[in-house]
Formats: sequence, structure tokens, C-alpha cells
Amino acid sequence: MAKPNYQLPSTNRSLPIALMRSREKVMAPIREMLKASGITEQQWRVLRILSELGPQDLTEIAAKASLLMPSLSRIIRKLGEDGLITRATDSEDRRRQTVVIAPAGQQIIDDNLAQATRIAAEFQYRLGADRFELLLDLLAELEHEV
Amino acid sequence: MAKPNYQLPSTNRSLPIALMRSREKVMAPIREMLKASGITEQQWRVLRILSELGPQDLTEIAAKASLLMPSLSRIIRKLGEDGLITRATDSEDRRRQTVVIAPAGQQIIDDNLAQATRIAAEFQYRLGADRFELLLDLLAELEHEV
DNA sequence: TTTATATTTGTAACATGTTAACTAAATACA
DNA sequence: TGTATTTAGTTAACATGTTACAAATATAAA
Repeated sequence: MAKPNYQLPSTNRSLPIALMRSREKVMAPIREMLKASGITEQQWRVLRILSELGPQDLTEIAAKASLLMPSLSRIIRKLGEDGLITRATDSEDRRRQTVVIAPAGQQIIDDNLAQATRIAAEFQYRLGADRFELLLDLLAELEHEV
Repeated sequence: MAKPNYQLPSTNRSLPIALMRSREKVMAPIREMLKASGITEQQWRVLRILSELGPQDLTEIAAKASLLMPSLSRIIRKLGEDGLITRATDSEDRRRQTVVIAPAGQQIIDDNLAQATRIAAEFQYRLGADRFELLLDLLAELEHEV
């Protein structure tokens, strides 16, 4: 499986660290933008999913936002307290809670969508569309199960 | 700068989320391995840097490990309490603390280096050496300042 | 030298990441 | 039917991420 004489990459050429650094670079301007709305990057991600894909339960949101259930549980509670979402117990499966974005939450999405689009476009532009797609493909390959 | 008619990518083709997912996939086996040694992924990263690059101060470590100072400050305190590192105030600049890996810390590095190497090699093998290098290059490009 | 500024590190407060344990409800199945 | 298992979500505990601020020291400017 591993190649002979392979060495552990030095910390300055390490994939995990490169992934962290890149994510930080990409998200920093988004976080900066969201300050004005008083929400965090993760709360923004949850609101966007609800806005884009409609009402859904916590398990679905967690999968789409790549959040673990304990984190999401706290985030949903906070978003509810702040009036940005509402939730109701599913009538057929009473374990399940369906979450719906509230007008105040949709307003935050609307207020930030244009600038978020510009920020995302900036990174795509930086790499070029082809290399940007290539990057997403390479990242997706990392996720394949062995 | 941005292209006309560009739309904010849907949440399932989003670069930040792809970066998070990949990082999780890459680090999960490392975290699993480190359980036996009782340290976290970030503590491992700090120890590796100290082992590989020698004694240095907190600011240097933070830059190399991509950790913010408040996080690193807590991590260094914990590593000190656990006897994995020692630190001493710099004699010339008494603000500065030089951190040195302790024998118990070096032992953890030694115990895990072979398996960490195998895990890192597995991901390189999965993409192939060329595509792996390409991925690192693309990630590095994201970090360039505008 | 005295003051002002910059640098290094630390602390506080809140949010999220992570693992484990737990509750409640639904489902499988003997 | 009754029991075991699975699923959805929560809570707890600890570690880290993030921002803001404070303290100590060093350096530059007046």
C-alpha cells in the first residue's frame, strides 16, 4: 500500500495543516462579513441550508453542514432563541424536529448573499474555473472510503 | 474581478465545506491513533514541530502549527502539566518563552511516527503522488494574498 | 530620560469540535 | 405481546477556535 522509503511529510508540507490554513483563508472574509449580522460562520451555514433546501430535520442539516449533532443541537437552540428559525416536532415521528427558517433568518441570508457570492467568486477567480473544479474533485477523492 | 452571472455555489459544492470534510477524513485516523497516547491532534502537532524543528518560542510554534495564540497558550500549559514539554523564559527577552520537548513527549512522537507515516502515505497513495502534490499546490494558491 | 508605541504572552468569554452517556420514541423480532 | 435494537436528539465534559482585552517587556521617539 504505502511506497517504500516514504517519510512523514514535514509539518510545513502537511496535508492536514494545508487544509486548515486554506479553510481559514477562505472563511476569514465570510466571518468578517457576518460580524455585522451578529452570527457565526456555522450559524450562517445552517441558515443557508434551510434557506436553500427548505425545512428539514436536525439529522439532515447535520449531514449537509458537516456538523456533529451536539454542535448542531446547540446552534439550533441559539438560532431559535434569536428568532432566526422555528422548529416543530414531526407529527408522524415524534423524535424528529423539523426546522424552518424564520423571516429574521431569511433577512440575514438576503442581506449577505450578494457579498458572499462576491467572496466565493474571488477564490474561484483566483484559481480559474477549471483548477477550482479540479480542487473540489481532489478534495472529494480524499473522502472516498478505502 | 468576479464573473458575470456567477452564483453562490450551493452548499453541497462549497469550498469551505469541502475543506472541512476533507480535513476530518484525513485527521480521523490520526486522532484514533493518538487515543492510546492520550493526546489530541493539536497537541501532537505541537510536539511534532518541537521534535522536528527544535526548541522555539510560542509565536514561532503558533505560526507553524496554524494555531492562534490563545489556543496554543492553553495547549502549552497542558503539555507542561503532563510533563511532555518544558519551557523557560528567554534570558535576553523576558517576554519570550522557549519551549523544549521533554523525553516523555519525544517518546510519544517516537511511538506514533511509523503509523502516522503509514496514514499519511495512504492518502498520498490514494490520489497518486502527482495529484497529491497538485492538491497541495492548489491549496497553497488559495492562501495567496489578493 | 521620559513618553509613546510595539511586541509577546496571557486571560476572559463565548462558540464550536469531539467523545461518551443519556432519554425518548420508533422499529424489529421472538 | 413483550423485549431488544435502532434512531433522533440532548446533555455533559473537556479541548480548541475566535475575538477582545490586559499585563509585562522591549524598542523607538521626543
